[in-house]
Amino acid sequence: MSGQQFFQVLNYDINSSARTGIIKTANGEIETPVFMPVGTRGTVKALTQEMLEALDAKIILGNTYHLFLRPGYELIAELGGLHKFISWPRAMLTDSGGFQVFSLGALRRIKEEGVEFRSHLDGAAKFISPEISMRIQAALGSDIVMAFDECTPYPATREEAKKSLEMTSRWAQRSRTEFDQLQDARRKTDVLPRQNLFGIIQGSVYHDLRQQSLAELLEIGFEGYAIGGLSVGEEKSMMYDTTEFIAPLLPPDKPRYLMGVGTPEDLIESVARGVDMFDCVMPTRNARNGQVFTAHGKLNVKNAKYAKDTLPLDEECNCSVCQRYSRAYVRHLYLNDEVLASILCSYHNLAFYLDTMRQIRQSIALGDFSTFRLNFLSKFKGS
RNA sequence: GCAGGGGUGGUCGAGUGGCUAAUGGCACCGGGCUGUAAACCCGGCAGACUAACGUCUUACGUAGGUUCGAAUCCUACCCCCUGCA
Repeated sequence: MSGQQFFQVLNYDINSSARTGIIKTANGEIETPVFMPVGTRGTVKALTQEMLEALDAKIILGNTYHLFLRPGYELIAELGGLHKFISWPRAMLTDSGGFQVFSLGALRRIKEEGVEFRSHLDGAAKFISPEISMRIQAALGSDIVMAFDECTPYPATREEAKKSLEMTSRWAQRSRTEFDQLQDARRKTDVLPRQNLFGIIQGSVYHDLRQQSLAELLEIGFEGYAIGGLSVGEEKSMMYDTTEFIAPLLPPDKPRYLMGVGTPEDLIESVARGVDMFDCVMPTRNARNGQVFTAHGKLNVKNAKYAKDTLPLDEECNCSVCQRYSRAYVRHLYLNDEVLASILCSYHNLAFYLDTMRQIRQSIALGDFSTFRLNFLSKFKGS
């Protein structure tokens, strides 16, 4: 283990559980709270790595399941790992495939040993276990590795949620064991940088089950802790409630990651509840579908009312897209299925998300996060 | 000029006596998207009235006709395409 701390808290907010911090990885430092753009298949859809650097993204995601199917982790390892393969010199986090256990529904079968998937690409049978997920993620060489979990569907009865969380705990232990062995092997090479393993808390919306899940993960010990199984269809109030309950119970000296969240409001509300890290497909997926985020709320740039609108996507945004292009032009691009439409909106939406996170960090550091929170939300919703 | 074929809603194109305000595609309009099976999915799309079930009006080149009933059958006319002169 290298001498420097993986994570360090820098500032605490007085009025909430919000805090700023810094994560140090072999591929750069990450200021938290952070939003991590999702690049499932080794690309943040519609954007180049140059654009992500221009946006000042410090860490992006990749997905074990997708890269396992194509191009295969042996190939990526042979080409020098995921960073080198996609030419991304900054940090990367890889999801374990646990979300696909949830999202692929009928295409998978869950067993204690692991999960049998039928590839959504060609129907071929594939198997992922905690051990296999760890091996794949070691081959990919991501800076943050996620334990293999079962993202519990919603709704789940107490019994279902308990059974699911307990399997996730057993899988977490197996992930830890396999991960540690792989790290020993990496250390001997003296070339491959150290990776970090995060455990994932499940337990659906049941407080005591969340607590049980956390306790079992703490017993194992991880470099960071993620809250999984939220934003999967439950009421927003339940998501906030669950986060509010469990986040403050996580170790204060480890990063807290709320998986798959969320809307701009979700980010702020969850930061206030103590979360340090987020990822979500929303800014990029919605961008490709014509929805952009602005300081005054969501806007569907495909709407007819923007046909002659010469304003930028967001009047208050300083991103290079908003400095140059009009809503009318972007709308025209969408109506003609031009790829540039997706590029411009994806760029802007990530600029909006990353800028919002910068403002969050700054306001926490300056001690006026509560004011920022109120102002942002009233403006964002008041449109 | 003769012989065939054809004219359907923004568009392309089904339908060939009642179940047709008219399948479907596209276009257009709107909504949704939260660890990406997603540049995707859902809904609307003649007009008027109604909170709504719904009611009424106008519609399948034009004008007539047959029929209880026509986009569908008949007659005339207009226009388009193909072949032959």
